[in-house]
Amino acid sequence: MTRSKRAEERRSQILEHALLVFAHQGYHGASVSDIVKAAGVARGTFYLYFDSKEAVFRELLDELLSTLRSSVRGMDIGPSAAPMQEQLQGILVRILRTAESNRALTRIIFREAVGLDEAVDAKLQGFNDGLQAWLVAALTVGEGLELVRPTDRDVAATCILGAVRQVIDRYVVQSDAPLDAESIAAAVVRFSLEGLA
Amino acid sequence: MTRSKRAEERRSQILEHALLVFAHQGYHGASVSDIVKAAGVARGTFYLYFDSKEAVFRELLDELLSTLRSSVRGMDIGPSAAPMQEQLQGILVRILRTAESNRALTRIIFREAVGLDEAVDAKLQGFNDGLQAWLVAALTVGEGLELVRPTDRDVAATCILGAVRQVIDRYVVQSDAPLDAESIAAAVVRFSLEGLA
Amino acid sequence: MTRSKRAEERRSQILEHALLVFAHQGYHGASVSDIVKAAGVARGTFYLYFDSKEAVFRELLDELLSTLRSSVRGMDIGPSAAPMQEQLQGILVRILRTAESNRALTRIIFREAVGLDEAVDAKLQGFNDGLQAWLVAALTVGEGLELVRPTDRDVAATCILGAVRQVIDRYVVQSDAPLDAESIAAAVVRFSLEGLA
Amino acid sequence: MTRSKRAEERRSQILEHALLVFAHQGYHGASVSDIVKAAGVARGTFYLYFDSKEAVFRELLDELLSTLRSSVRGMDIGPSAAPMQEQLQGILVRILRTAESNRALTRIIFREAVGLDEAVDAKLQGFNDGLQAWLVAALTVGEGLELVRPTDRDVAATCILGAVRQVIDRYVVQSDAPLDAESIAAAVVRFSLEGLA
DNA sequence: AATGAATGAGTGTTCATTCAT
DNA sequence: GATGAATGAACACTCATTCAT
Repeated sequence: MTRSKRAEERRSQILEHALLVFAHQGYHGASVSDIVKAAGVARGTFYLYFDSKEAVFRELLDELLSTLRSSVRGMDIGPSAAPMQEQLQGILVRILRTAESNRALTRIIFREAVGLDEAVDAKLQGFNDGLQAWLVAALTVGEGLELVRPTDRDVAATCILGAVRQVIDRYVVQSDAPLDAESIAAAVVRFSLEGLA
Repeated sequence: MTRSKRAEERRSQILEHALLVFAHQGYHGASVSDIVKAAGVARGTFYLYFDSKEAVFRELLDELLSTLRSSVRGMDIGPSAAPMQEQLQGILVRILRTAESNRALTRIIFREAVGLDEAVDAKLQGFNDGLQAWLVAALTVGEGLELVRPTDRDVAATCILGAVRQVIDRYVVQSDAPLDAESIAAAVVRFSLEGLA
Repeated sequence: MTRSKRAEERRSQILEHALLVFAHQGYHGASVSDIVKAAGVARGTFYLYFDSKEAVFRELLDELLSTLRSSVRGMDIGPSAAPMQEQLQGILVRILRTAESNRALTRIIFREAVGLDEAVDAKLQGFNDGLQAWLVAALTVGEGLELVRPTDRDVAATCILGAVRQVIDRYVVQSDAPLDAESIAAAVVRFSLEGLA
Repeated sequence: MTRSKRAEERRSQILEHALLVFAHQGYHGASVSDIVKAAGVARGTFYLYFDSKEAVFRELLDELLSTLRSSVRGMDIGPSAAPMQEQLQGILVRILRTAESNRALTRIIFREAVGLDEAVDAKLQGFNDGLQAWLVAALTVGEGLELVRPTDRDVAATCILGAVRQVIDRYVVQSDAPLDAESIAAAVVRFSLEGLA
C-alpha cells in the first residue's frame, strides 16, 4: 500500500494548505490557484484528489465538525453521574481546547462556511440541531433529577448553545491570544447555572 | 418632487428585490442579472441607482444594523431606572420584533454577510463590539447597584450576546413561524438572571 | 424664423462644448454624458440636434477641414502670378494662423480623428489627397514655368505636405505658445525651395 | 525548453493575429473576442499570455518602434564620414524597407496609436522627439562642416521628419503596392538638400 | 500519477441611444 | 422642443475545471 500511503500524504498536503488558504482568504477569496500554489502541486493534481474546490472545503468542514462532536460526547446524563457542573465544565474545556488547537478550521466554520451553499448550510445546521437536541435532552434529564429548575427547555438550550458559540467566536476566532479555557468555562457554566442576579 | 419620488420608488423597488435575491441566493450566489430580473428593470437601471452590487448590499446591511441599533438604545442604566428585568425584556422584545419584521434582512446579516469582505466584516464586527461594550457597561452599573453579582463581565456579556443571537437565529432566521416574542424574551431574561439551577 | 435661430444657437452651443470635450478627452474618452454636461443640456436634447456622437464629431471635423481648405485656395498658379515664394509663404501663414486660432479643432484632426472609423478616415484621406493633387498640379505648372526644377512631383508634393503637417503638429498642436507664423512659414518655404545644402 | 518554445509560439500566434486585427479594425474597434477568434484560441488563453488588451497593443507598438529606431541608428555624423547624401539615403531606404515589411504594424503606429491613451501617446511622442533631436544634432554638425547652410534648425528638422513620415504614410500605409525604396529615398534626400527651385 | 496550458461560461460594469412625459 | 430615466448590447476580464502530454 505504498501507493495509497503516498496518495494519502498528497491528499493531506493539499488539505492542510487549503485549510490555511481558506482561513486566510475566505472561501470565495481563495482560488484553486492559491491553494495549489500554497500546496506546491499542479492544478491538475488538485483535481486528482478532490472533485472540486467545494469538495475540499466540505472535507475540512467535516473534519472539525466531527472533532467537535467527539468533544461533546461522553457526558454522562445518567442518574448516577458526576455533578453536572463539573461535567459541563469539562465538556466546555474540551470544546474550547479543540477550537483553540484548530483555530483556522474554527475560523472557517464560524466565518466562511456560513451562507456558502445549501449543502454546507445543511451540514452546519445539522450539527447545530444535534447540539440543540442533545442540550434539550440533558435539560430534561436534569429537570427530572431536580438539578435544573423547570424552564422553557428549548429556549434555554438555545441560549446555552449561543453563549458557547459566542465565547468561541470571541476568545478563539477573533483573538490570537492563548486561552484560559478553565476559567472561561467556569464562568460560562456559572452564568448558565446561577445566572447573573 | 414627482421626479424624486419616482426615483425613490425605483430605488426601493430595486432594493427590495435585491434583498429577496440576496436572502435567497446569498451574496455570491446572486448576480446583478438575478437582481435586475427580479426587480423587472434593465441592467443599466440598476447602475443608475447604485454604484455596484456591493453598494446595494452595504445599503441593506446598514439598514438593518441601524434598525437594530435603535431597538437597543434607550435602556436606562441610571440608578433610578425601572427594574432591570423589565427593561431587558422590553429591549429584547423590540429586537425580536424588529428581526421578525425584517426576516430577509436578518437572514442576510446572520448568513450572508459573514466572511464577505473586509469592509462588511468590519461593519458587523463593529456592531458586535458595540453591543458587547454596551453590555459590559450595563453589567458594571448593575454590579454597582448590587443588582448583579460580581462576575467575569466580559464573559458574561459574551454569553448574553451569544444567547440573543442564537435565539434570533433559531426563532427568526431558521423558522418562518410567527414568534411569541414576549415569552421568548421572558425566558431569555430569566435564564440570564437566574440561571438554570 | 425665431425658432430656427434659437435652434441654431442650441446646435452651436452643443457643438462648441463638444469641441472642447473632444479636444480634452479624445473621441473615445469623451462620453455623450460629458458633452451634454459641458453644454448644459439634457441627454435627449443632444439627439435632437445630432444623430449620434459620431455625427457631431464629423461636423466639427468638416468645419476645420473647410476652414483649412479656404486657407489654401486662392493661390494663383497662372503664368502672370506673383512670385511663387511669396504666394506660398502667404498660404502657409494663413494655414498656420487658422490652425493656431482653432487649436482645439486642429488637435482633434491631428490626434483624435486618426484611425477613428472608416468614414472619418475617408474624409481625412480625401482632404489629404486634395492637397496632394493640388500640390502636384502646382509643381507641374511651376515646372512648366521653369520656376521649379524637374523632379518626382509626387514625392515632392508628399514631402511638402508632410513638412507642413509636422510643422503644424509641432508648433500648434504640441505647443501652447503663440506662434511666429511669418518666420516659420519663411523657413519652411526656404527649406522647400532651396533645400539645406 | 519544449514547453517554453511552445509557449513562445502561442504568444506569437496571438500577437500576430492581434496585429492583423488591430491593423484592420483599429484599437477601439478590435475586441478581445475578435483577437482570440482570429488567433483560434479561447478567451482565457489570451490572458494567459497577456495582461490586457492594452498590453498586447503596447507590445506591438514597442516592437516596431524599436525596429525603426535601429533603422535610424548608425548614421556617422563624425567629420570623416561618408558623404551625407549617401548616408541619409541609406538610412531612409532602411526605414522605408522596415516599414514596408511591417505594413500592418506601421499602419497601427500611423493610424491607430494616435490619441489612444496617455501612455501610448507619450511613447510615440518620445520616439518623435528622439528623432527630432537627432536631426537637429545632425544639422548642427552638418552646419559646422559647411555641408548645410545656416538655417532654423528646429524648423528644418521638423520639415524633414514630416516629409519622411508623410512618405511612409503615402507609399507604405496607404498603398499596398511594392515600394521602390531607392528612388523614393533619393527623391526625398534631393528634395531636402537641394529644394525644388 | 502528475502536470499546467487551455478552456469558455460567467461576471460586474459602461454608455450610446430611445422615448414617455 | 426639452428632458433625463430607462434601456440592453457590448465589453474586458476571471477562474473552476479539463485533458493532452
